Amino acid sequence: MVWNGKLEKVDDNRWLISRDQFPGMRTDAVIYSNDRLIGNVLNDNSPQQAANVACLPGIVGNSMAMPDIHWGYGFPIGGVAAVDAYQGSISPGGIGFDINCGVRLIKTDLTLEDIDGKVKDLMDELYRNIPSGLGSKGLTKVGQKDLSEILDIGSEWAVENGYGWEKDLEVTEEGGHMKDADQTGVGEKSRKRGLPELGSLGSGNHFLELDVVDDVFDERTAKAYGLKKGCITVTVHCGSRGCGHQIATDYLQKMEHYMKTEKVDLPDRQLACAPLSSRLGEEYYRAMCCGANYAWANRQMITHWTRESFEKVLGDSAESMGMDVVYDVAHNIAKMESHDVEGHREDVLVHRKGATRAFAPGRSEITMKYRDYGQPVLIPGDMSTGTYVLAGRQGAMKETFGSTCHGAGRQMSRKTAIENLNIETVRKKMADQGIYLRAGSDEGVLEEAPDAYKDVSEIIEVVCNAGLTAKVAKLTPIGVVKG
DNA sequence: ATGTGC
Repeated sequence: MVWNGKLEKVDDNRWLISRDQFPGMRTDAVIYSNDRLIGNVLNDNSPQQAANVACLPGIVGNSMAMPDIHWGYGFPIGGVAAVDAYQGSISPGGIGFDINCGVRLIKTDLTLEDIDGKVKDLMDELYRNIPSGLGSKGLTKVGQKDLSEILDIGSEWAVENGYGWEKDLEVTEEGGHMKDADQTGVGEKSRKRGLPELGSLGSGNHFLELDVVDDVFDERTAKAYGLKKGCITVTVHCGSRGCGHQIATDYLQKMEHYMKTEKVDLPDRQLACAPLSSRLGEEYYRAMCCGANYAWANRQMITHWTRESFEKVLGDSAESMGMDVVYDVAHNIAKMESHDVEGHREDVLVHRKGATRAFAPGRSEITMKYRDYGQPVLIPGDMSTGTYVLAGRQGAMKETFGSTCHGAGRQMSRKTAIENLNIETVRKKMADQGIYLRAGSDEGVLEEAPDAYKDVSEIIEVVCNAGLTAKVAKLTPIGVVKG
């Protein structure tokens, strides 16, 4: 479906859907995009979803969408919406099915020369040690008691149990532990699905990527983040697996029912929400925090196995190879934060669905060693183009509740990609670019083919030109593990 | 995204 409403161009990076266009809009919707990308946006009618979000009870500031916007459940993917922490509503559709889907970057002090002739071994070892694919199960079995701790304290459980280093926690958003977690609202089914899957990558757009730091745009910040031109890095993209998916499913159902009984009038039932002050709203928020904690424990375990894989293939210790975590970001989550709204400080819940926190220098949430440089922001592109490292900027604090984009953004549906793209062509493109690909299925590769995505560089230009973030480094892939 | 389904 194509958007046929009114979209006003504000400037080279911003487009506006005015609140007077649809009844029920409480505020304007702003889409960050440029002349080239906006054509894609109009194709899937996702502007309508950005307009619908402006109807959310208690919304503060604009409904916003990042340049990687595309059609999602209720909210667009790439959507940002803040609601009043006391009067506002929380919506599972504004967070996404994969609660705390996110990206982690691990650096090394190794260069291409150090792994010469061993890239294939390294990728094969990573593929063996980190289960991936649909329905993949973790190699370590954890019990109900462990799961309870994981839902409560996230990454801290992983580090306490030997998966990684204490200092990994400082460079994970929230320290890898959402303090508001309460698992009384996490259903039996979520626990049952989560138990065997812990420590696995999953499928879809989830991946593990071996990269080389190819470009450094900001030497000073790159140095603070531990990144040097020519160094090898590992990027991990995954989430909360069936555990978070089930939490989202359970509460969407409960909230759809709530909307009917309370007669809440919204333009799309997929916008189902509940007041933060209601029992249901609070229960979902606290259960969502548990899903987020699960995802952080998951990425922390994968970090541990990544280090072990390097140790085995290269015969050196992870410490001496300098395998520190650079940062870990969540891009499907809602967070309680305080922001300046029309000149005064306000407590808000910021929904980021396919959007990344991008706090500017100085914010207390940023770990001390990065505070003067801005929060690291990790933006993966498609499997052939690699990952950008950005830093949060003041524009994000002023306009987007400290948020930016999360990736390249699809330009083709999964179905369209499978039907129209050719597996041999995709594999050849990867090989020609010198990228070793280990994937579980041809269908998975087709769904995630480079042509199914927008050009991530173009997305990055928009968020940087708009002043939300600044470029720090570009990582180019040499190996990819796909689910 | 997902034991791809009310």
